[in-house]
Amino acid sequence: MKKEERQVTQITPKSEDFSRWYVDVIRRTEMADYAPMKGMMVIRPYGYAIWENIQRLLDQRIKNAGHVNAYFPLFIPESFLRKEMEHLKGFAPEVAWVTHGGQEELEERLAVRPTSEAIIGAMYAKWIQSWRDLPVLVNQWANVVRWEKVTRPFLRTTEFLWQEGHTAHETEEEAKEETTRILNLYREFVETELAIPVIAGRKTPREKFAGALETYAIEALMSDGRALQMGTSHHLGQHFSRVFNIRFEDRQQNLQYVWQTSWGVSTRLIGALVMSHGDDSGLRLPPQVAPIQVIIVPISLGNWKETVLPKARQVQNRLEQAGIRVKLDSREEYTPGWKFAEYEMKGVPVRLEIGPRDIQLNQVVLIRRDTGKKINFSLESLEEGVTRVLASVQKNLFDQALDFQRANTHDVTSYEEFKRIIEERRGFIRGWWCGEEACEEKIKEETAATIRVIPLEKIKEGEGRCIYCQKRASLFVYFARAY
RNA sequence: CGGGGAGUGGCGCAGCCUGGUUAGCGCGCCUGCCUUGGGAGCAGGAGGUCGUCGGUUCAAAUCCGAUCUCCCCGACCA
Repeated sequence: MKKEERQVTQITPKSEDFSRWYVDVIRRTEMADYAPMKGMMVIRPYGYAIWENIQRLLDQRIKNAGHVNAYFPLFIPESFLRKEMEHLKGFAPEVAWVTHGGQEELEERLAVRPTSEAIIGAMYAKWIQSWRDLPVLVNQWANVVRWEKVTRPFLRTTEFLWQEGHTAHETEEEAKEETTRILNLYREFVETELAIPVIAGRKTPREKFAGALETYAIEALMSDGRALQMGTSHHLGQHFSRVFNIRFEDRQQNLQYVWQTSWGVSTRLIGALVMSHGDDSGLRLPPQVAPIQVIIVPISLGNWKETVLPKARQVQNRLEQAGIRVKLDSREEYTPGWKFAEYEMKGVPVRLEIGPRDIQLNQVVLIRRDTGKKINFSLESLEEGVTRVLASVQKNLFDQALDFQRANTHDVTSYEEFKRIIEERRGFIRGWWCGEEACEEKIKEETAATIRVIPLEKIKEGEGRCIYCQKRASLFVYFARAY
């Protein structure tokens, strides 16, 4: 039975092989496909529609926070990247270079942007002269290229889509505030719209962005127990303003370097949606970002085209009027059962079935993707009812993911315990850390786990003993094996 | 980049070890009939220079070499 089912869905069960399950889901649902070049993928319409929803919702939040969008060039002169050495060192191994224009060799190679701090810094130097020009709060939606050695659809591809915010401020305080403001914006966005609970915190120096003073991140736990970085927010200090000479005259007529931040989230979020919420039947999309929120499947019996179909169209219209993304699948060449399975795989949050029986009873049958629960639903209160269920699915997906995260977060005091849990259960492991990079490094070597974040919220007061070296430690941190 | 595995119609695979008629199977696809409340059934049909390039051979999906791509495990990253 199980074998048959697999043959039908053609999705490897999650428990059998998580990686295959992940790729199967992405390909069967037509979110993405491999391109013929190494590490590259095509985001297909269904996947891109999710991205468009993410873009729309996040863009609104970014704008509400006072930012404006702009677009900077894809190419960055090598000399620009070389200005900030730490930045260059961090990205050099994965930069793609343009060396020729047509047949002509270029005098200076151009980097295909791995990120845009350098080119944006160069431009800000021209635009900023006075404290009155500050703050500069700019965001761009773009593609970037990083020549990664190991790739995975959505999680790590050679080219990916993202937004990158780049701000410049008068004071360090202000820049710091911006960094945490964006971190919170990201957290709220991911938890609200993607229904994925995250841990917000600071990165250790080892894990921080190349060129940043401090990096903050939100981390989520995927359903296989591995962590995924969902977004980052960097306090850049004056590293870039000093090398790009971004100066302004302050209120006391002193020449000062600006304080900067940068921050981004990428199409990786789509991978996170799959891995956080998906099950053996495929995707389970949060209604907020689902391309189709409600699928209507007419039950094709007898003279259904005269009876059922018009009713289904009415339902469709009413839901559209109510601002719900609804689709009616009236194709004759597929049976209702086939459609049920298909839209379950695609993660559509709510399915409405309408058949002759329902018309008699002035109802529809509503099935939730998150629970599989079936309810008969009066047509009287269709819009309010569906809206309520969509909200409930959104909340339930978050609650389920939060339960999972909590059930898979373990506090440890000894390294033995740490190793045992990372082997047997994975998940987040919390423990004291002395702050020494050596301990962090050793733990990584021996267990493949890294410090994901030093959480913003104090979890434990006082001090403890570093789980590795047993020295006094004041940092209570999150470890995990990460993607 | 190191170690391992794989590439055969759209998808999943068999065949390869031991070279030899016309390269099979399931799903999908097309046509017709019939069906339709959880991936229907029957009949007929289309579709493959076996990842690519080269070599060995009378003969290569099969043996050898190179190369590209994917997957898994490690070192680097959103």
